[in-house]
Amino acid sequence: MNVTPESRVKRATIEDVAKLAGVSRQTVSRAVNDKAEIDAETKKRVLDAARSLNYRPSRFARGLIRQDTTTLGLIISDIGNPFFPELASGVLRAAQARDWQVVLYDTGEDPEREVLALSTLAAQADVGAGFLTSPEVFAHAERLGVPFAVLDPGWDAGAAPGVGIDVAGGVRLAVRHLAAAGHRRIGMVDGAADPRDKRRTSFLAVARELGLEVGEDDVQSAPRSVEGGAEAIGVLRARKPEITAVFAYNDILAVGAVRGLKAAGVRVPEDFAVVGFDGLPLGELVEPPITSVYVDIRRMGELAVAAAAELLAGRTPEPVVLSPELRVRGSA
Amino acid sequence: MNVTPESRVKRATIEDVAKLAGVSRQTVSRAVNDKAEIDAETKKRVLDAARSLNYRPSRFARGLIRQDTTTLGLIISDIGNPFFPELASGVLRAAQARDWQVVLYDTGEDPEREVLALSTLAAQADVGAGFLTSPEVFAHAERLGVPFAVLDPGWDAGAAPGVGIDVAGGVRLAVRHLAAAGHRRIGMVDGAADPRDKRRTSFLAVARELGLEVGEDDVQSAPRSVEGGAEAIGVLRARKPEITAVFAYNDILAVGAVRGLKAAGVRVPEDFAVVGFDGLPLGELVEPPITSVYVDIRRMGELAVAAAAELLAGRTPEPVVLSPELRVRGSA
DNA sequence: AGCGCTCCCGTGAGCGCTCACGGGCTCCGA
DNA sequence: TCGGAGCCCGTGAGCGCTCACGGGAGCGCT
Repeated sequence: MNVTPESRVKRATIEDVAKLAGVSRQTVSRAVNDKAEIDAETKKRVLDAARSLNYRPSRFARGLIRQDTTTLGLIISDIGNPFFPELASGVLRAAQARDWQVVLYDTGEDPEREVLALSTLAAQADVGAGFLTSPEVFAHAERLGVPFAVLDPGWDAGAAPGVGIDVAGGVRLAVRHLAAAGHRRIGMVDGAADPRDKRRTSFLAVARELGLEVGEDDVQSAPRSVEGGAEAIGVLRARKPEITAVFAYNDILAVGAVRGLKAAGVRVPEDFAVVGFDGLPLGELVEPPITSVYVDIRRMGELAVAAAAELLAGRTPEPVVLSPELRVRGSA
Repeated sequence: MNVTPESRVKRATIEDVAKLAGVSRQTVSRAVNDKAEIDAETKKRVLDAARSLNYRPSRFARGLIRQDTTTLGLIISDIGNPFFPELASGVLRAAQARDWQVVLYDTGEDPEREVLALSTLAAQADVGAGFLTSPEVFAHAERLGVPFAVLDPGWDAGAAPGVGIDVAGGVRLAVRHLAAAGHRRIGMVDGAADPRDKRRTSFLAVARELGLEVGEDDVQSAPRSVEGGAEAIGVLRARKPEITAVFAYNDILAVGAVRGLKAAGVRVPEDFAVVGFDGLPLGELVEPPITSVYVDIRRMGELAVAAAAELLAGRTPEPVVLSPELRVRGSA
């Protein structure tokens, strides 16, 4: 599997240490795990032998016996997007509290890499959690037999365990806010790969529900980056000059949109309003600060670990859906 | 160790599957790892049995035999600081290329938690890399016998393997830039816990080298957060009104300093200049964009993995020191 | 018929460690 | 003198899996 098969110095075993110290395996074990029933002097001799051989007990052999260490595999889309460190922060905290290990997989939103990550995760971790682009990928997790807690699926998770976000509710807050400010033509800067994505479909549904005129061409897709957002807002305004506000898929795109607008000489929020999604701390640092649909992402991470723990215990975790709230800052 | 001892459903073994399918262990193994020498029908029957028992091979038993999977333990200080996701990004990429696993430890700059992380890392990973606050903590790693690549130690790493940053060179770029712009009284917003920290000591040394008047009270310590930076700049200016520019320990603090200045009605860079360190993408998004000492952090992550690979092979990695460059943006 | 081949499948051993034992030694009190 | 209690240490077994074998069944060939 290793692309570059590298030499790997073979490690000393407990037997090697025992031989060098002139004792039995068991005595070495006693010394290393400092248990009782060992003479202080013997212990010292064993420890010295261990050091000189650079001995470290094999985690595999040890794990085989005491099945205590738990490893959680966390799948994220892009660690470059501040959303995910925020999430990881919550996961890490909860994992540490339970004395769990966390192994990280970054898939770059690529379904193939998601499947790959899922496969190695299934082999290396006890349980998984994270973001999967489509129900098909999740099905693969089930096929592998790994317990997996799905996070904020843009798609309809159905009975899949995990923690969700009330996306429709959040989008409603955003669009209502824009409509209340008098905007009648509202567009969207979309960042989803899958057209079935909830943020997109919710936006369309909510806008129509509010009696706004909106169609597919009021939505402009973009890569989830600041540059993507800036470019998308340009394209969208060129196509639909009547638009006076946008709802962005996330805060990164919102920041990009604001930048694009400012660069084009458009004043925000006076001439054009922007609302983001996620409520990242980053949004407060830019000028103007981004009005956004806030979600407690850290808590989402903690809840993910809790759900994973339930799965591990063979239980079905209670479905959790986080309710977003609108944080009105400066951009709308 | 587990704070909350939770029930954990015990997993089916290869024996269970063999019994249910009416075959031997070996045949199950052949089916699961899809190897040759097995009848298609038998394979299907075994796989069905495996599925019905929810069988997944134990990574411990498997790892005991084929010693191929490598796990890297990555120790970072605070995933909430954008610097670390940036680094993790590089590590993850390099690790993925080698088919390594990455387990993540966040220590919050707490020496005790660093030692703790080091201990579990020693037990759970093959090799480590990351940030350690002091040489004393690194000594603990050596005592444990874990190969460890130290990243950008603020302290003098001496012969410790890893990848460093030419901090003094970077600081020189920053202070020279400020001095060239006419600033004669330059302060520092420090974020280091340890007073021996290189960024701090280099600042003092470089400033004096350039003939600037500078003392300990021109340095204001602060927690490494935006708020910390904002507060520190206030304290510093109250104490030393003659200061017209600051060098910040990192970009987060620089952003905070700029915010603090703007809130106080001070114009940046017209009335007061700020230079950061790290050159994070975040710095470009704020107003004005942060002039900063840029370091290729992603590359640092990749080099860390390379160093770890060398250590794993029993070799001594060549010392690497990254050379920063000044990125002049708007704040100075 | 007998040989050799292919196709399947099973058996022992062992990876490195810990757990449950068992056993020798010294010392002390009856 | 001897039993019983520590104290220290070693010996088998086994965790769950894979690797190197070995072997039976079925086939075609001479």
